[in-house]
Amino acid sequence: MEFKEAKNKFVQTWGALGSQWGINKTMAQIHALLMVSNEPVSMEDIMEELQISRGNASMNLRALMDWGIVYKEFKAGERKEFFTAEKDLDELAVKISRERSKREIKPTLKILKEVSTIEAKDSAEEKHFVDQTTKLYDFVLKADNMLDKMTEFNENWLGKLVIKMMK
Amino acid sequence: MEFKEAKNKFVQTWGALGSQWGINKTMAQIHALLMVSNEPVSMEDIMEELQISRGNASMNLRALMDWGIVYKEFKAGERKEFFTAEKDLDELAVKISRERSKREIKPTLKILKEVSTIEAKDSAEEKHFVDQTTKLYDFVLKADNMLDKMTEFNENWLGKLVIKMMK
DNA sequence: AACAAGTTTCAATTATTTTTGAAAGTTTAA
DNA sequence: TTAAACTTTCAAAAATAATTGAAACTTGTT
Repeated sequence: MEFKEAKNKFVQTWGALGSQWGINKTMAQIHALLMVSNEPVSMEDIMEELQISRGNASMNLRALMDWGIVYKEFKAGERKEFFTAEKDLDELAVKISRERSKREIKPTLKILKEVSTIEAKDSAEEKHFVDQTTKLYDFVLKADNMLDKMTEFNENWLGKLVIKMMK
Repeated sequence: MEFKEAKNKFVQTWGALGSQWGINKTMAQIHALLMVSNEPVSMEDIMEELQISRGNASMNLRALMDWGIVYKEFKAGERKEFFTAEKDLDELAVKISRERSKREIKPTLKILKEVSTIEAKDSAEEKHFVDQTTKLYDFVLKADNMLDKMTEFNENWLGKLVIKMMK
């Protein structure tokens, strides 16, 4: 397999994976492209490589920057904007976790707390509901805290974690 | 908030969360409904509660069973089929992890291996590509193995993990 | 074997999400 | 201040995904 083919395959695969995780295909593809580029890439180049419109490129780059995993760069003497991706994978994972926690887990916890604290009458049905949602609240809270802990490990948290787990 | 309202809120929230994770809304809602039901639920009841068609209910129940997180039950004397969800959350998390690993991570690893082992010529561009995809391969492999480890902890792995991480 | 009770399948429809492209907006430089 | 170079926005169009519903299928009963 030659370079161009490999690069394309990688971008496609990463894009497909994105869709399965609620991230749109183009956004994931742009990210993939930037991750494997050794130098900043312009919007023109992204449009060209992925065959997408200017509007599409612009919106998805914005989204990636909102997630904090893609940065704008300015090159001396150039008017154009260039983009680079966060390439450190520990850092990338931490940022993605933080963002998903904020956007999805925290709001869910709020609802879980609400629904798990209703006044359960004495029907078995209501008791089971309160019991199950309470357990779910505890579980999700614990999982979320664990993600937070990752940040504290800073460098190479995944490696350290694997070692701890094996002990 | 009264029971019916709380239940509905929970089902809606869980459904919305599902969409963000590449699971379709109805599938997540059915799962939510079954999780908080203290006894097996028939297809009729699911259709009624979620206001969905028979075909939709049937297909999504099938998908949930393929994931191994919903079971068919038979009640003595009844011709109809009933359904229950896996209610143990540790078990649920393990099953979901296993399934996603099989469906998404393993195929991705295969591609990453392929593209990261191309013959990199001496251009900085190609070298960076090989370097980055190799790191990605290692990272994803490590993360996947970690998920596997969860199973070994069996009971209450999340709790044990949190304790280990705090040490 | 014919029927009844229930379930599955899938082509057509409907709903949702993504993409486009052109107009409006910004920024820099002369 | 004007113009050129570039970016953003957003309504409309296109693409994708989910849902319906009725026919086909299964299974148990008489």
